[in-house]
Amino acid sequence: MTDLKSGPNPLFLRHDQLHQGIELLFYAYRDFTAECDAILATYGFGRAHHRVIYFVARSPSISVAELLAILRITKQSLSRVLSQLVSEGFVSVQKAQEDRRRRLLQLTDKGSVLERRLSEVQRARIGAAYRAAGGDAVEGYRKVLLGIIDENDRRRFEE
Amino acid sequence: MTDLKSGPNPLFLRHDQLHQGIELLFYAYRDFTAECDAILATYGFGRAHHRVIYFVARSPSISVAELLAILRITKQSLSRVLSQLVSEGFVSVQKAQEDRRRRLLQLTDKGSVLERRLSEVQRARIGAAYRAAGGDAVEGYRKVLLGIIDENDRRRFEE
DNA sequence: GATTTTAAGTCAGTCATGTTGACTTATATG
DNA sequence: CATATAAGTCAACATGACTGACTTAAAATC
Repeated sequence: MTDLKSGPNPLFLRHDQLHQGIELLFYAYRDFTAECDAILATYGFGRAHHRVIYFVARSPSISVAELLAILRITKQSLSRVLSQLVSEGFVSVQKAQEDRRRRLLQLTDKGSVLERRLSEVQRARIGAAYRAAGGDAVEGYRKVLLGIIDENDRRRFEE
Repeated sequence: MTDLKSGPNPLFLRHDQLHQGIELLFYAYRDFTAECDAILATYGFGRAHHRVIYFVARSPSISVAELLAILRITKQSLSRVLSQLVSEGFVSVQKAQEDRRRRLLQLTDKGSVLERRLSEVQRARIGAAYRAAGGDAVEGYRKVLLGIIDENDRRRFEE
């Protein structure tokens, strides 16, 4: 039962194959975040600040509710990091014209500088991994991670 | 400058391609851990307990120092969760015969039950993603994540 | 126009998990 | 015997998550 032959595309996945995939995700996430954590610490920020900065950069004028849906945290949790970022001049807020209840978030120039610094580090790491692995591997990486993500959030990656 | 054609294995990686890869990792990690977090909460445990249980299961008789090297946390951080797991009977400790300073960790039967429950959830998720993506994609997933991991830790994945 | 719903913010308290620093104990090694 | 190593401990602190209760302002609905 344990020594089934594993072809190139096995229908039956052995536990140790799956555990390898689990561990790769753990180690990769650990190392992917570590460099930025060190940079953020020099600003008195943490990983939570990075996530806000990152997603505001990707979607300028994102609303608070949209950001909460991405991060899957409570508004009280977001509030602490967001109000820090706003009061220290990394993020600016303006009311939406159509619906003046909504607050739209942008990076300030200062915020953009930090975002670029952080993103350059992460692009360098993932870029090196992409180049070393090759284009087909990148496609596989995308397919598998997309399959891990909750179904409702996969549409974020349709182009 | 922005509309370079992207072949199947582009040497030049556009920022938005890299950002997609970054976001896939973020969402996948977020969703990969969420289910287990909910199970762990019913035991009064958190993600840190899971990591200990997981890696002790993979390497029975792992030492405290080896576990610290994997988790990249301080011994004081590990101490809290590990001593909880030991006092509640999920992990057992015994001195190494050759070097009686080293403490070797094992799962108890109770610990193994929990480990299997958690790993089944994660194997199901990654297994479904693997099957949906196909064998070549899995190979790509592995290659890219391996490239993201710090060089010194890549040897963990040599067989 | 009054009521209800929605978007966001706030206050207060708690918990999990990480950190640093200082120190102890037991054991192995030079 | 002296030193180095593996592990544990005590204390204090930071970060980032949580729940619950409440407020404010604006939009939507009855």
